[in-house]
Amino acid sequence: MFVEEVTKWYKINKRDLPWRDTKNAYIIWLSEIILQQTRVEQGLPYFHKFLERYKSVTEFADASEDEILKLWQGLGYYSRARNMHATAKIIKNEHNGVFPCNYETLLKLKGVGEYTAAAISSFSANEKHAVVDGNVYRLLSRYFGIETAIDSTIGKKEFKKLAYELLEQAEPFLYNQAVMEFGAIQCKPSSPNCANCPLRLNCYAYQHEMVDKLPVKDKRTKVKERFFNYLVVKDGTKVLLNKRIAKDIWQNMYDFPLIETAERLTESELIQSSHFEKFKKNTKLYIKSVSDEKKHVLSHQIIYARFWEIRMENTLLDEFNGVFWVNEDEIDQYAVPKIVDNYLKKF
DNA sequence: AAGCCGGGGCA
DNA sequence: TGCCCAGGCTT
Repeated sequence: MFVEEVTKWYKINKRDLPWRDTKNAYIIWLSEIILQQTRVEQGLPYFHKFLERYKSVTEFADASEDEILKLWQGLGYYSRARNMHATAKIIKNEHNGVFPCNYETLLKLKGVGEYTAAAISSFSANEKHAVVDGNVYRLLSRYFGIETAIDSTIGKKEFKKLAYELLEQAEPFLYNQAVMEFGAIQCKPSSPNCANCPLRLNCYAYQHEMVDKLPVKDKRTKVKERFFNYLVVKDGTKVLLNKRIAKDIWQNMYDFPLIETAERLTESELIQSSHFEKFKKNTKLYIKSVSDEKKHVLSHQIIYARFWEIRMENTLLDEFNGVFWVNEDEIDQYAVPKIVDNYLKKF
């Protein structure tokens, strides 16, 4: 009943999405990685950009990481781009450039977990593996009235088992697409369209007025505050850039030399701090301007950033590892995080 | 098992 | 504000 209704609804209501009319595992992989934790509308332009730039997994493998990150800029979760590059190289070198369709093989690839392996194998080869993503958790928990937390180990097992049982009676390609689309369009997180839902008579949550209580999630990410002071150092038309090599947010992307403090400092406190003393040692330095504090919210941290525009001669580069000069008109070739991009727009 | 990893849209 | 998005990796 459930499977039939969802599939029937899908055939009538599905969106026309470009990765649905192909069996090409490379194209499906591209779309699936882009869509991890990302709405279709947000990922769509990136999908087109990447597919146009890299027609095959071999072309993807031959690109530089800098170029891939630049193309990925603005989409977030940049480890996806780095992992894709590593995976593309493995497929070029160890799979003769042929993208695998097999679930077990896919699972071994970097950046491909159970969800993505199920998606690629079912969409490209109709393999019988159930997709269990945020849409599926929501739809199943509501329809079947499951109150187990979806972010617990036991919950993940329970939902996976149910998803595989449902798939047993279904056509993998069609049904996997259908459940996710149903969750995304009909059984939305907030204000789902229950009034017009073909499942409402048998939906546990709807019948028990629990739609807004399901699915249950018990971990909430705690947010850490960080205070960034970016030193935008100029010498003529040249600017200092910094490659972020540390194991931190925005790894392998670029920003400016950074003084990070655990607490919010006033401008004068920062100027008097040891960090700043170290930076201006043996140099002539003029602070041209200091920006307002910019607030940048990530899922797990809040960054308060100030941009210090500084003119400087005789910079001590070794005080900041990974720092190098670039011409102003070359900055746009480097992948930068959103907060830096916003600043550069007014540069 | 818990923490980490972006950015945007919505109520 | 808080929550969620076609999740996965590291500790």
